[in-house]
Amino acid sequence: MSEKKPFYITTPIYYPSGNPHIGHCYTTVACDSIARYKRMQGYDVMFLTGTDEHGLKIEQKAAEKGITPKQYVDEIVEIFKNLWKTMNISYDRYIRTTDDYHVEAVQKIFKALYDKGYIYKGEYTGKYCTPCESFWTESQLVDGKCPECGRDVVEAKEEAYFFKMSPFADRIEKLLLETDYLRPKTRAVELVNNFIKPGLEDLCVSRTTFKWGIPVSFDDKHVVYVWIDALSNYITALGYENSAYDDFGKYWPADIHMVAKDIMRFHAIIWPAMLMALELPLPKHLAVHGWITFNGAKMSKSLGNVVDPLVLSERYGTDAIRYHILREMALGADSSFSNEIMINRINSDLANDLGNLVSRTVAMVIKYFDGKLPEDREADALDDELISMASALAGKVDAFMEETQLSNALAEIFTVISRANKYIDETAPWVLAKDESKKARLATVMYNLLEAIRITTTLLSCFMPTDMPKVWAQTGVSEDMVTWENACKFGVLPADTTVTKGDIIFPRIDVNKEIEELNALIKNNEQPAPAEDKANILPVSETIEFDTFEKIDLRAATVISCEKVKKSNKLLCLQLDDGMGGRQVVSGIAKWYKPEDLVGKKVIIVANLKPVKLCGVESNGMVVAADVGEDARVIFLDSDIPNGAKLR
RNA sequence: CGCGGGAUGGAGCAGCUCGGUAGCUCGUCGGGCUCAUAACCCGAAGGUCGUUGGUUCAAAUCCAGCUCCCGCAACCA
Repeated sequence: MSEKKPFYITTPIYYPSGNPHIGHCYTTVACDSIARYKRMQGYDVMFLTGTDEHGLKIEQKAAEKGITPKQYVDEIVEIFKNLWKTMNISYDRYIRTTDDYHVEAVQKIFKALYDKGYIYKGEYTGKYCTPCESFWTESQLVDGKCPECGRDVVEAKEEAYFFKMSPFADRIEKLLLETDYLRPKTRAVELVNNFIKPGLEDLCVSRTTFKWGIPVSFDDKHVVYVWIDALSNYITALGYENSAYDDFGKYWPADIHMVAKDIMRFHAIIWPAMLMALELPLPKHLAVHGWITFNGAKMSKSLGNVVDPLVLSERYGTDAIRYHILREMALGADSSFSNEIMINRINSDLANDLGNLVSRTVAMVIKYFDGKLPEDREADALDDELISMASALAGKVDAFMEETQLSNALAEIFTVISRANKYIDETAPWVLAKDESKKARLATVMYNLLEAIRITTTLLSCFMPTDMPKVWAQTGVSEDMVTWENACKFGVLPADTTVTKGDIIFPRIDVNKEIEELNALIKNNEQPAPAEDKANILPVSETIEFDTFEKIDLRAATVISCEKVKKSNKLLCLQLDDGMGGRQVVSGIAKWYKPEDLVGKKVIIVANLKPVKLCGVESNGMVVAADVGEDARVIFLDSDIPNGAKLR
């Protein structure tokens, strides 16, 4: 039995700078379903998930709360693990990048790459803000100054380690364009055009500007930066370069890395490059899925539309949520989440079709046969289609699962469930029941229904592991019947099988009532937001002399006209009457303001800023705005202030 | 002219590779059934398949231009 074929699937390791949301939930549930499916097929599955716990952001978040980074991540990791427990996630291993064995292995990997000559010590040149101890690229600077604190930056060189990517460019291009590594493949061209064709730049893989990370073993000024630390989790968790586990030979290369599209690039380019440098086999597939959007908009805390999977699961049941997100999200595409879509989906598929099918079948077996089928049978041509569809189902599902198309696999299963409901209508058991001589025929119909339910729920149990056993308890399916082999064939239940009345498995949801309640919940969630902002108020910058302030020339100006800067989705180009002949200013506020919102308004401008070109458009000064969380709000002046008036 | 994807009945999608009665889910309307969770089954309405032109006996499908969306890259002075 030790001949079982290995199957290795991973989620990304999540960054615990905040609580998990439904996006994390989707990736993990999708991997869990595949893992369960492969286990059912007899594979020896390793399903890995975890958390990526280092980095500046964690260090800062912890400092804000006045605790150590480790304490901070410990808390959030508990929340992640709790969610996975609620969602019934069957991960085999959970890696934390703060685990000793991972730290040790990353140091060895870094050293190995260094020894091979793929990592070299170089200089990172950029603008440096001394008080913030941060490097910024030219483009990150605001007004030529530090974007964090607004103070002057200096041209600085910082020693750093770099990873040579260019030797692998050709092989990566081939991997993306000529193999089925990337799923869906539609994004391959985009990656190649944007990153490989312009020339792969060497990657900065160490930092000296923060401490919360894995020290470079041979140069302890440096901390390993995210790439090597995080990506290598997929191999260190198997025991690569460490003694905590001994599974590398067995499970590597991975069968599937599943990621959301925002981190596709790292897994499509950097990770293969690292593996090539280490001379390790490449993973077989990178499955990229889209984002779950809320009523069409990207989820964000500031929009107050973050959907808490725990709340949903509590209200509707873990499996209903799992089903909804898996069914709704097609590989690669974004999927729009709304309470209404979710509730309708649950009602129509789970309550009306599946739940009701189980319920009516069980009720009839009890009503007509006291719960136990007699063994006599009488087949009819009416049975053929249902039986052939149910028998062929596993094969069809398998084809989709092989392509990581979970939503199609689910759709396929539900065509059989739907066919079974139709079968009841065609055979009209309630008519058969009135005729004593039709008992054998009636028993056959019931048996066929129970078999169709057994096959569909066996396959569904990979996606809905919590509720399917409840169906089996009612329909006389014992746990040992729930195997892949049995899912492939019709006629597994004993002829005299017994059913048991049970609770309704997927109750119908009252759409209007629930939507009202959910909307109320979301409103409540918006309340704490301002309080949170208070905690995020930036510290007051360094004290300056009055004459330093005097150097900043603030003026009032009226917006004459305004248009979007072409080829940019963040920039607006404003024509201003500044009382001095007018000027053009470009401002990065297109996300929050439409051009027509601004025309005629009086704003504050920084009048003596050095002109620059943004996206090829000249900007003479800047519009003063306030940061509100992630958003920006322009400061408007009363209209009686003349244009050109100097402010102080 | 940075790169890529898309536009199909009220909504969300499939079909396009290899041209030939436009299909699915939800919703709406009508009917049927009564075993069941106001559920299930059948039927109907509703689309000149973004726009213009081309190739063809024939175009949602192939080609070109245009418009609008979305993503990636760039961009928040």
